[in-house]
Amino acid sequence: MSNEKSYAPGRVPKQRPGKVGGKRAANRVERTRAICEAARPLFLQRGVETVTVDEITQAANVAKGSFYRYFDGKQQLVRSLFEPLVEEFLSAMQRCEGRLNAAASTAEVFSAYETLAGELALVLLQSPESVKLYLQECRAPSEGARVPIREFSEQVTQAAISLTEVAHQRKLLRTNLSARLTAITVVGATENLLFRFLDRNDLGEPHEVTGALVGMVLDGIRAEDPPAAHS
Amino acid sequence: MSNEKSYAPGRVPKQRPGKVGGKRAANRVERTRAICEAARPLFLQRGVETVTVDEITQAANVAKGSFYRYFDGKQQLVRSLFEPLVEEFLSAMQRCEGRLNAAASTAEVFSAYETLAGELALVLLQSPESVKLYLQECRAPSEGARVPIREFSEQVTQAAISLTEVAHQRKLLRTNLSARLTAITVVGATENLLFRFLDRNDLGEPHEVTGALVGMVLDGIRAEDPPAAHS
DNA sequence: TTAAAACATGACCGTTCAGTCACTCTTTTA
DNA sequence: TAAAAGAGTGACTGAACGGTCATGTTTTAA
Repeated sequence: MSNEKSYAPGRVPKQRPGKVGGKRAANRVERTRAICEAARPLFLQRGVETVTVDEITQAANVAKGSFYRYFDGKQQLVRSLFEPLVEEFLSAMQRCEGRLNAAASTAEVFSAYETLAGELALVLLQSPESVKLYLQECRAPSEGARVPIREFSEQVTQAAISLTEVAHQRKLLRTNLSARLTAITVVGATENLLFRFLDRNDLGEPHEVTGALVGMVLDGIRAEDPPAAHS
Repeated sequence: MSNEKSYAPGRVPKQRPGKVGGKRAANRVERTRAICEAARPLFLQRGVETVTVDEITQAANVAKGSFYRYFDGKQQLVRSLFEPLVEEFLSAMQRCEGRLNAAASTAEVFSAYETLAGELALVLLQSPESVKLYLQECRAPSEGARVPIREFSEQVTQAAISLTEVAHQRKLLRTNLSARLTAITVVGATENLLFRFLDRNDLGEPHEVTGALVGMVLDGIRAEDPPAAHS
């Protein structure tokens, strides 16, 4: 639950990085942030691969040499850009998995899923543009600057499978599908709903989308108890 | 149900295109095909935007000037590459919509969906690499060479919504969601299942995936009749 | 048969890009 | 405070790219 919103630079000097609160460290954080936040809208509008380093540095009001001081290249920038989102997402998933493993009743299982939904919604609200960028690029080939995004996508799938396996082992799923296929189905539906929602500024009504998501997941796991008793 | 598998060139001469079975026409079809089929594996491996015209022409054993004789540029190549797939997909969807509108019983509605599933499976088996490429690039920004892919994606969504609306108006859906959100959910799940399946050569068992897809759709529309009586 | 159109080729051109570097200024650390 | 490391800059370089074109060949259509 840490409030770390800063982007880590890809390169950090070895000999004199400066004290943690000093001018160098603060400046490094600020420049990294400026570059990352200048790059993101360009990536969203034109795609990661087509945006050049020159464009990014111009948009960030930073010289080209400074970019290469903090990053090896575009791939490392992409990795730094997504690092906070990846951390928050994976930690939320891991917390949910912990709660699921500790759950004694079906109600606690439902509660764990609901808590996860709330935490993921928070992540979405905090960084909708990064989420949009992820959805836009997450099926890219594993070559070039988008490698970190594709890696993140695999982690999303794996984490979803892990969570689904808990429900699967507890016979909570209505479907007779494997946990893997169930997870891939749910992730695909969720990601497409999110993408279409984020892609149209006019299609408001976020509650309708969240309702669709929660309904879909809960609909698939009403095997034993009716979901009446959850906190 | 025509067997047109040929890729149309983007540019066709006005004054002397040659007779339909003549040398020029045949040569034009052949060169267009060579370029398209050389480009596809490159697009799959490295992404549409990063592949250069030089690479494509080298892979196709064609001079650069010849490429620009048949295509304005990469975007037109992409359009020609996907045109057969788009045609087959949309025609199958339209046939299904016609059958749905003519359906007198719920059993006929189910039958229409089943026929569609079979036809789409055939499309997938005929051109799995183009489908994979579509899934890989279908969320690209509407700029550059991938514009036709994004357009196709919107058509897929719209066609799915149209089909879902029929089931929605007939009160065949178990869900209380709008037809739009239902369609986006189903398309997202389907596309992700297909992509993960096509992306891993080892994950065999196509019947498991198809079973997941059919089960998911039919599971969502068992409102009135039990789906016993369908041809 | 013949003139015009289409075709094929790859050298060529202007532009753009990633990455480097010399130079200057700032910060750290001892 | 002084020396060394870090930081900022933008010009520069070499490679690569999209697109064109001059040249020569093949096909069409009359």
